Amino acid sequence: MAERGLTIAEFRRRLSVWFSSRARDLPWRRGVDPYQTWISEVMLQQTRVDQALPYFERFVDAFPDVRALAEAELDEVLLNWEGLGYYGRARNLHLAARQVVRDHGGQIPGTYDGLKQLPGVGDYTASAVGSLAFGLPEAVLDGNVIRVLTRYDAVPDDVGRSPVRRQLRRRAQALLDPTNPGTHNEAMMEVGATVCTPRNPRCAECPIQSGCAAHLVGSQEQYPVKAQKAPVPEVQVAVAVIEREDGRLLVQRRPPSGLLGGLWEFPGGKIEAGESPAEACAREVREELGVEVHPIHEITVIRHAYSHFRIVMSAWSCRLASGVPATTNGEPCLWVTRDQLADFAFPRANRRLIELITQETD
DNA sequence: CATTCGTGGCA
DNA sequence: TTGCCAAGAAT
Repeated sequence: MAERGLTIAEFRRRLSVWFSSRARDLPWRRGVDPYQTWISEVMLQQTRVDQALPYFERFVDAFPDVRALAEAELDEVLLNWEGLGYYGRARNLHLAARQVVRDHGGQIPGTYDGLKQLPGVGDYTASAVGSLAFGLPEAVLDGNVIRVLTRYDAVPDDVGRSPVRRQLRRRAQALLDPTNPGTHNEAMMEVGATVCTPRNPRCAECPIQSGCAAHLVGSQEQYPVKAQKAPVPEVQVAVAVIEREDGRLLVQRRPPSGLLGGLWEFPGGKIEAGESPAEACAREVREELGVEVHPIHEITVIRHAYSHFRIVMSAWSCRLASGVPATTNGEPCLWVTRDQLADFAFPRANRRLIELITQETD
């Protein structure tokens, strides 16, 4: 492809000069620790820097190296991940850490293929960790780079399509500065995150503006082209806050995979058609724990959006009528004090409910 | 190739 | 209030 505006050498140079003065001071950039690079890249999957920042500090403090992470309990890892979302990332980090200790003597693999074999490490993360921590000449292709390149080349095709992704990856690889792949990759993502933003891009501050095909005709906000997503359905949910005579509350652990896998929660579930929230509450507790409860009063209603659906959660204060709760799915359930609720990883919607019931006298 | 998997910020 | 979307991976 013949280059417009900027030669590849000029592209690399302008990007490099810009990044040398505009790079944000981020904690995982202060040293070159493959472990920290790995943790940060996993945290940054589908997650903004501002949101990941406090989690990174806390996580590497709690688990300073691969061995510490490998020796930790999953519950402890999830507790440190609580609120960050996509909890499969935390489960995979934990699995991968044990794999690294068992199969690689505690050393993070320094090759693209070695990295990709770790659970939770895909094309992007293998390229990112490989280039940043080990200097491998692998171009990253994340949402930032896709946005920068589709604007730079005015790519009219749907970036969700595999052939388009492959072409973009080749383009990124051709532009990659082989003398400093890690810094080049970071610079590309930094441009996307701070200048070439989805809305209101700061083209006047862009180091590669003079080569940008979209900016030439003012169409930068039309890229990247994406197929529109289906609207998210809304689900009505009822949960039971069951309080025992001694004040302890009943919580259970979710199955180890799937939505919010491994997190703890108050029992409950979907409200079926024609069913009241209180009825659903009692039925779910009966099905999940084999006991009868009396819903006393509705504590609150919490609306919450997940990635592909949203819920309206009706929370009910309940009394145990009879029986000893035991889960029917083999996962543990526990009577815990209100203070102990801080020691278990809960989904966001549950945590908001906990904030309510622990600050009031109920 | 399409779907599943969180959360918070922003217009 | 709603929709969009952000340093993707697994299935």
